[in-house]
Amino acid sequence: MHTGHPQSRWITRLEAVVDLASAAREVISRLPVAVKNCPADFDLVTQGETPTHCCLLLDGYLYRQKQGSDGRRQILSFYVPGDIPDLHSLHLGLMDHTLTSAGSAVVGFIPHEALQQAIASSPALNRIILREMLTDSSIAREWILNIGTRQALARVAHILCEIVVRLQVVDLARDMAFHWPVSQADMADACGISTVHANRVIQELRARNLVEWQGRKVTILDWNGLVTVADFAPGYLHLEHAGKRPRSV
Amino acid sequence: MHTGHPQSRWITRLEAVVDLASAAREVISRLPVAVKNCPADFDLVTQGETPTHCCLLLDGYLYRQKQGSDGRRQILSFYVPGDIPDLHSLHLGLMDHTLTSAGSAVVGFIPHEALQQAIASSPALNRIILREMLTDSSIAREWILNIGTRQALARVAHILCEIVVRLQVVDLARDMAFHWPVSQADMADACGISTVHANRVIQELRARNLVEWQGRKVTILDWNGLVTVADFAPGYLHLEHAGKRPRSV
DNA sequence: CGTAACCTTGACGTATATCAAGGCCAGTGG
DNA sequence: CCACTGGCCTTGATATACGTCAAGGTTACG
Repeated sequence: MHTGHPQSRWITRLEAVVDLASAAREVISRLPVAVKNCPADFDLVTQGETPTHCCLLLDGYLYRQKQGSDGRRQILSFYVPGDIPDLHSLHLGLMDHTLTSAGSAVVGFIPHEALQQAIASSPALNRIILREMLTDSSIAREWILNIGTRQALARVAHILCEIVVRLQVVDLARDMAFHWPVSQADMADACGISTVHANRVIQELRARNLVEWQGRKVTILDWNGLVTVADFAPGYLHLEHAGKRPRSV
Repeated sequence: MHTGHPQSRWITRLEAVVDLASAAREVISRLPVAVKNCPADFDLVTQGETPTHCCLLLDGYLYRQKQGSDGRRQILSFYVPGDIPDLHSLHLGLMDHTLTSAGSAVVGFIPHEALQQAIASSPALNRIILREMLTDSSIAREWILNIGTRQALARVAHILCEIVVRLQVVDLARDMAFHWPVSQADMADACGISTVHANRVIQELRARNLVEWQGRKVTILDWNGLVTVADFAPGYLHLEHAGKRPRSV
């Protein structure tokens, strides 16, 4: 699946978001990264733990989840290759949620210590990491808006829009098609709706010729239509630096 | 309303959350703070702006809000005295949401430049600020769980629990009573429910003798009962350092 | 070829939205 | 001091998006 230098995916992503000084690129590529293959539905970090490393996602998808005491699960965000979903563990000891793989994934583990040192030695890297953490929290805010104000159809559409744009940054959604090993039940938990309703909503998206969704492959058939249904505005992703935008179909 | 050194409120709060080195306390108390009174419903920072200062809330409440294109408003979080809701503006230029006062408030403006310098000169302050930003994003994640998985009654109860705990950190909720200038319509927009339903839910909380809510004053009558209804677990607030916990009634 | 995970469908129930009206209170102007 | 006003809360009637239950169908995989 993923070949070559493990941090190259992260660098690709960063170059789309920030002006990556070659010095910072140096520092990043010298980080020790232990690559590991994860099976599907594997918990990389669990709520209540105190991690000692960060996870750089190299291939596949991860998601954050959190459960209330009644057992209902909420998915809090998805991650695409190039993301480091648990940067916050550098500063907040206890994990307040669980990080899980959606489908099988390839993850690079970077020890906190090494990352801390790299950050201390490179103000540019420090700024980059801050931006990454803050963008993550901006995405969480949009997720609140999504669940709090939009109907189920728009919620599902919105998540699809977000994923496509984020995948395009790392060039994983050519022709608006992408691998998506996330079940309808997972989508339901991400949107705060029931599995049955998620299914009906997805069928509606298909019926409107907005998306094709077969097995684990999703294709956006009508980007503008989907954006309209989703009420999607990509500003919250803070990609302004790159100017990379999804291509219309 | 608020008297004395403007940053003393922040220091009070920080002492409840981190082990505040006296050096950091020094740095903080030397920050230039321009104090300003805000009327109710005043937008301190608006979506799309590029702020040049941060807002230290000294008295009253602020909240973040964001609107979809259909005009439906979502409140993303509330802030209590001692909070700095827009620390992220130090690193993300464009505001992706609006910051508004709930009731009249007293705010101290700190120029980005001064704050950046202080952070650069004090690694302790740097860690503190990071913790503050990351706690904010942990709160956002719990907000997602709240809206995504819980029924309206629990949603409202949960927000009340969170506010009480956060107020107690700065000693503003003695005897489980606090000033709460947030209308039922605002609560509705915070919970992702309609105003009418918010009203009915609040009446239900009253009927169960969990809270008293008259005008702009809220009193928790049965903390344990409210926590149960809300499915509230304060870990996500990351107050572990203080050991400050709400007193039961 | 069997089994389990996942998707799909229908019938029915309910939490919550919407609409519309009325009530209460605080502040304002005469 | 009283009528007036606007904001907020309250209430009832009705509508609907979505949940739940239960069963059957499909697909992937060993």
